[in-house]
Amino acid sequence: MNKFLNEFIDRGFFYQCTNKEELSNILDKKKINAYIGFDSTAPSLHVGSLLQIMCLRLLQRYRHRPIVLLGGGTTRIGDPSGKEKTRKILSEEEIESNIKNIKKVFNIFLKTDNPNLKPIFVNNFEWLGKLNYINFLREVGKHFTINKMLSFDSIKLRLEREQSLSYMEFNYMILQAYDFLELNKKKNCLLQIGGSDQWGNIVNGVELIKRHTGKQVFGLTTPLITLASGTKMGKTEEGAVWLDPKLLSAYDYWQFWRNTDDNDVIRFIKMYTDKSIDEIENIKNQNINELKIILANEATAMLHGKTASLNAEKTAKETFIDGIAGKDLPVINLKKKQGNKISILDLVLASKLLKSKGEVRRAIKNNGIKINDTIVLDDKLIIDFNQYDKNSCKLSFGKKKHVVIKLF
RNA sequence: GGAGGGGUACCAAAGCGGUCAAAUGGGGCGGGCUGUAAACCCGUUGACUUCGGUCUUCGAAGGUUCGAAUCCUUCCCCCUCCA
Repeated sequence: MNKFLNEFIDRGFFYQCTNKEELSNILDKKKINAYIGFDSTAPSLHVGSLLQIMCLRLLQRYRHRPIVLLGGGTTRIGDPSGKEKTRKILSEEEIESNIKNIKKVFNIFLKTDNPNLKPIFVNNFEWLGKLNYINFLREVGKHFTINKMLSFDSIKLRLEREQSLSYMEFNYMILQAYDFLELNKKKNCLLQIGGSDQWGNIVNGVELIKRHTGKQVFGLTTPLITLASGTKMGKTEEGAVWLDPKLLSAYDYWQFWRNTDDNDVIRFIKMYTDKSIDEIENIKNQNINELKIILANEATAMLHGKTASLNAEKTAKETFIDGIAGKDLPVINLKKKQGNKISILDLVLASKLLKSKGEVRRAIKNNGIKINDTIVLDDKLIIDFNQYDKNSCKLSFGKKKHVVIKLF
């Protein structure tokens, strides 16, 4: 088995492959170009896409070249895979701005000095935007039978539930198959990787290329990552775990990893850090909390940088072990006038820890609000300068959410 | 096109004239236990409140009534069966 594929499997990235033996042979013989397409419906990717990014990173480490397709064309259509409803269609400006922002993430994860390994960014709007409908039907459409298309899960499920599926969405898989064909022709791309929900779309591409050009290309999918608790990766109480410092701070990102379920830790270290499989074997019996910190440090350093990761760790230690306010905690600035003689209700609201006075009252009733680590018992409490030390105080909701209030 | 069934809070699902801001379960949040874990136990889960209440909510819009999630009318959407 090819070394890259081997590690791909060992790290838990592998789910399905169109022709594993042959792919392994090719990867042994030469360096290839491989692509993954990413949705551009949001201004940033979240950890749900991180596995795919790690695939490209691994690929690059084995000196294959990653192609990142940011679907300006297909995002305009919307993939029906795994979706119950037609998703809302974004404006062109939104999509372009999303693409621009998402690129930054790849430039972090796939950074390299070797010009031959730099990620190739492509936007499928380049070719999809120019398609001639008649030519497209004649050249590409003829290779697809409706019979078969109807049998794909993405389509079948929608129809079975009698949920409407527009003709536009119905065409999605053809467009994605066509993307692969274009990338094969233009960039000599031999492999498409994607989540397991992309299997149908990927296989279509492989077959289209076979029929159209006679060439053999490959598809490889990754498993859907669920947490030990059964929920989908990427969402927390607070919403998506974004891969963008503007949307989620390094500290919060660190905390996300630090709070990993015991049963997921080793699996995630394999998937989301650069530690070698051997190294992981050696450390895997360490104290579970140490491992969580390793995971958090590695993952955070990879995205936010070493310094940010160390700061996050330090703040976490100060906050959870020493019980003081670490400097990476979110800071809320209040005017002196505003922060003095403010009711606890308003103060918590100003901190954005909770959204309504009713919630704050309930939290207080449940001993969930602390000011400088002292439980607030009375929801009529008025905060004045005495509560501040050097014009700042720590406000907490629950054990994990802390904010520093600063007066100026 | 015809005949039935249904749309209730984040989700599932009860309620079918007042005692309904709406049972119950799941999820979420908080507390306890712990290890910033899991499991378990407890509390909480529309907004505002001077804690007396007030306001908005049961597919949409109207209507009946002192009073509607509950009854009537129209409309929209979904499901099952027949054509």
